[in-house]
Amino acid sequence: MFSKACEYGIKAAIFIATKSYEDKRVSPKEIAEKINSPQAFTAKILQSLVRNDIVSSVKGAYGGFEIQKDRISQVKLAQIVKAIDGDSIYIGCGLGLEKCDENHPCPAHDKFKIVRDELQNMLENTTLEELALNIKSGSAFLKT
Amino acid sequence: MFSKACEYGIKAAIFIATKSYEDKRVSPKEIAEKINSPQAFTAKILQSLVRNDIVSSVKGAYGGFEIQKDRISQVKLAQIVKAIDGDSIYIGCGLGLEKCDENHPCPAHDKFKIVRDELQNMLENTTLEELALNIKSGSAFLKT
DNA sequence: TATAAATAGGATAAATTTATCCGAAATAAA
DNA sequence: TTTATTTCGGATAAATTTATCCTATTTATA
Ligand code: FES
Ligand code: FES
Repeated sequence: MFSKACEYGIKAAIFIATKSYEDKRVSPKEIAEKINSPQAFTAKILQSLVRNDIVSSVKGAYGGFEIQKDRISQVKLAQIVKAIDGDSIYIGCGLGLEKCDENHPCPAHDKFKIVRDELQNMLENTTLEELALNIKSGSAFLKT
Repeated sequence: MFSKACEYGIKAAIFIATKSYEDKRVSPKEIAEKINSPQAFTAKILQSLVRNDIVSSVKGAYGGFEIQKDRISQVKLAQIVKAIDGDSIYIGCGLGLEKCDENHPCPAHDKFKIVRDELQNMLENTTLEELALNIKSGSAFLKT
């Protein structure tokens, strides 16, 4: 469904959010440990989350990654996916035609559209906040 | 969503079905032209469709790929996807946890599950027949 | 039986994604 | 101001996916 990069990005953002509730910044090292991902690769993905204003970073000693507390409920899963995987999942054709076009549809267009619209809807209506709360409450996990 | 190989496989199967209605066998060359795919790679994918009993092949002169007419309505999109991409799309975790497990869910499990189940449902209830008919009727396309 | 036509399949190459490494730049604290 | 710490970003490598090439095998027909 999503690329590895995107999976790491989502999980990293969720972990950063849980820590930000406690006013703590986190390093790529700690993030990679907690979400079970390769550290250097994760650091790269964090950079693109920063460039896309999904998380913020503070350089230097005592720095790290964080998310402003009042932003956690504003960030949608869709933003993270779009930042990392682009929007092909939304506008691309399920069978690989140049683009998904009602006027020149692939044979599975109507079927795909329903599923894809639901996916898009889900991503746009799911906030980092609710995902992070699932972690904080102990009812969901970021690894294994 | 699907791999390139899977997209090609689905489109190839649809094209073979349309030709099989006219009792015609088709070559990888013709298939690749009609679905706009690399020929040799498409030939490889056709081999796995044959191994998975989705299409049948006839070697030698006047041979080619075909689907028994009465099987076209039996073949589900799900079989093709499973043959080529495996079942990770059905049983895998959307955030990349080892496996999707109600008892050890990722923070997005409940949200993903809804979309994934709908995708699975769609794939299992969509037949090659209806897709091929969309092509025959001219209301859908396999390339550009 | 010989020939031509067609799929099967192994070996290899190109492209993309995933992953690692290392030095540069920034920053807080001593 | 110096030092230690930390993110940034470019270069590179490994792994996977996508794509190509060539030969073997099969089969219908002449
Ligand atoms: S044209 Fe293929 S999904 Fe819309
Ligand atoms: S555990 Fe992640 S989708 Fe089910």
